[in-house]
Amino acid sequence: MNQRETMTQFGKEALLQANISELLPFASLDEDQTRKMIDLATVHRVKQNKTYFDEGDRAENFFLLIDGFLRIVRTTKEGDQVVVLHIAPGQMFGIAKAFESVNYTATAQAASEGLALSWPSELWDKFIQDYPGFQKATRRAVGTRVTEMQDKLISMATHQVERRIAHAILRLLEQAGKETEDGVAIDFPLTRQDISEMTGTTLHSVSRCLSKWQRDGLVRSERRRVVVRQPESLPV
Amino acid sequence: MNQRETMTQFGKEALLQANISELLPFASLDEDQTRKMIDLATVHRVKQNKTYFDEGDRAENFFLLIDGFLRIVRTTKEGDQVVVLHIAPGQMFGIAKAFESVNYTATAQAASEGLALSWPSELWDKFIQDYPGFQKATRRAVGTRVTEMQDKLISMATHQVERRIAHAILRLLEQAGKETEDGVAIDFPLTRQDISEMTGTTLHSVSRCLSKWQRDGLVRSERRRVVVRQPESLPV
DNA sequence: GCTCAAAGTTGATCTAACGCAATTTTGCGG
DNA sequence: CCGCAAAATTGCGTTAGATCAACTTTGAGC
Repeated sequence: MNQRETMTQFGKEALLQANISELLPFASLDEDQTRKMIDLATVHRVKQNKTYFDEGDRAENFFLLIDGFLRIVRTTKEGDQVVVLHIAPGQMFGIAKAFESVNYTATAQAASEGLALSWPSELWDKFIQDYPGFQKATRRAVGTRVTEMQDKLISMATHQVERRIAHAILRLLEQAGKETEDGVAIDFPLTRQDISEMTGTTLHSVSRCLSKWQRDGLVRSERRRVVVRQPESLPV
Repeated sequence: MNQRETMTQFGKEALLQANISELLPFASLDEDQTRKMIDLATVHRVKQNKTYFDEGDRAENFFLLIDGFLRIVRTTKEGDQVVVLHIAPGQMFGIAKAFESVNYTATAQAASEGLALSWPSELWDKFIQDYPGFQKATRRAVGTRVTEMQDKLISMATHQVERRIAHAILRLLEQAGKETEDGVAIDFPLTRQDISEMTGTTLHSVSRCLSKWQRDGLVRSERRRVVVRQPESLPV
């Protein structure tokens, strides 16, 4: 199901050269410590729409996303998918250990082809002890996510579809915005269906909404791609 | 705004006698340790609809609810209230420290008159070091809440009003269900408005829904009170 | 026991957005 | 380069549920 690869010497070097330490969620490690961490890691390359792990899987590892974007998804018995949140490079995910949970409670699905490091869950507590800042970083990550989920909840409870879509897109811009000559683009493939699963609506409503915004010159939307020209003008 | 009282000797004794250690979210403390913890605590008695703390307040303390129920509420600029979750006796709340957060991100409002202990946030890390199980307990608490919020999110995204209300009520039954000769009652005052704020709907819809269920004999609902006779028959 | 505000009910519109359907566009794989 | 499935658009009828409004019930406080 996952395309896991044991790390090669080549991979290690490449990662080190790519200044991976800047991506580590806890700064101030010397070169030795960084190397030690990476030695313990496994590399995962995951193609678009494939998963890093699935809801219910035994939580054997925790992850750090290096490149690409992913969505954390939960599926109902009825088969409806709901995108709970998105993860950007530099963020940890699959941190079931932070919740004393034995299994993953959601699926991590690649929004775009991606690269992640993982470590065995057994190392979690060791990392907290050995690396100053790791604890703080994970706490902050959890906090951010809780807030994010609360915001989403509030948005769903009080706003109507258009504003919910606007909110979702603005959040994606923050996490994955990339300047282009045309405006700020969301830096991974994103379908109308994806957006509908983030906002609890239908792809039809999303399509209508984007069409309208395009008519008004607020966005430029193509197949699997959204570029925002006037973020300020989106309905709050 | 809050009715804080410095702990009196009487209060301490009363709490100890009330087997408070069973309520502490981390078991296996001997009597000495328990006493030491309680010595450091402040008691808060809060009347119905008053708050333990407000969104945005500096997070100076973390809390343990001893008695009563409370709701964690967030308010939008427009003034809409959304109930994010409910807290039952024995649960901690205001645990901003677990999120490396300086301020509380939501308001803790007493659903029924209640009693809580609090400790200065500075003690958080000390507790984690000194009391085995505290760390685990907080992690589990955070995990439970994240799951709970996800469930709510999914419910809001995919179900329609009737099922959302049913879900909300079933969750309250788990947390605050009390057997009566009439069925299982929710053990604190709960208005139609409260339920609508939990489910992102209007008090009118909630009223209509409860009326219907009452006609069908599923519930018994009075002013500020809901008793469920056939939990299994509520729409999933 | 009376008053009044808070809580709840219930009917009558009205509308946002869903569901359905038909059609077009896009770009990957052969 | 073609064929085809995935993605997107758009119109139309329907409806869940919000909104508006009138009214009733409840119980706490004077």
